Amino acid sequence: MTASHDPQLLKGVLSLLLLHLLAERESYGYEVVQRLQEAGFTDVLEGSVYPALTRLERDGRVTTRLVPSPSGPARKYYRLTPAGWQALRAGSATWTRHTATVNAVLARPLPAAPDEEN
Amino acid sequence: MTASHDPQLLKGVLSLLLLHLLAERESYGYEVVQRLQEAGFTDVLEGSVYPALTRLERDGRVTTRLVPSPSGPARKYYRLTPAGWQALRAGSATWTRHTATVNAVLARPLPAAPDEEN
DNA sequence: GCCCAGTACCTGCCAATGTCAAGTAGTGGT
DNA sequence: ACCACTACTTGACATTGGCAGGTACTGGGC
Repeated sequence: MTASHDPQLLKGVLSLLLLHLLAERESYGYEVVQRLQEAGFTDVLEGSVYPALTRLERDGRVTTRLVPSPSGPARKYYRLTPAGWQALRAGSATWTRHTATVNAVLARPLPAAPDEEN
Repeated sequence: MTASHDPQLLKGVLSLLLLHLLAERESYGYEVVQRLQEAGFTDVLEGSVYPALTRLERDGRVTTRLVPSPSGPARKYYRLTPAGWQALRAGSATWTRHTATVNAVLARPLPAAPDEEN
């Protein structure tokens, strides 16, 4: 069971995850994808990450610099701006509130399901 | 700062919430919207809920029946099918895994932010 | 010398789904 | 008559993730 993630659940969280990873340390797109996969987001692909990074840059949450690579094309390193740090804090808070609200609903008791002993 | 929910965070969770609410008891769209708002999803509007309910019906997770209302047009009551109960269980499990994975990343230590005492 | 694999980035088209706004209708009060 | 509340529906729109493909640089095998 690869515990495949519902793609929709990633929405809105991906940028938050990227902010956290880049807050841990400056990184480049290709590496960020690998770090996400190691973290358990096994099906996150480049086609989702690069546009998301571009959006973060467009919104002033990260800055970039190019660094030549010893094993391929130049790497574009992303680093948080102060606005990025703030967005990370705000996003984390929103995420915490949101999950708490959802969990509160999901924790409510249910009547017995119709006997479909799964 | 109405602490408004990032709209994107609702994606993929709304249908799960609807399944839970309808598992608690049969309900109709207008009432479901109110129940969601009471639960803390203050900015969930009819325009999001009705299409979501329609999708659930299309996917065979709920069935509907019309009941005349004493105070307006007929109400369309939604009730979970066995497939709906199963989707609720599966969705809850996916949600739990997903939040755990996200939280594991967000819990990782960060270096100090550049001194921008906000 | 050539091709291929790995590294690294970008982009376009598509699908899913929430938001906003508006419309249709039934009921009852003034 | 008009208006407010109940109740459902729909359409245009924006965001964002998935997928597929394309560009380009490095180094190794043949």
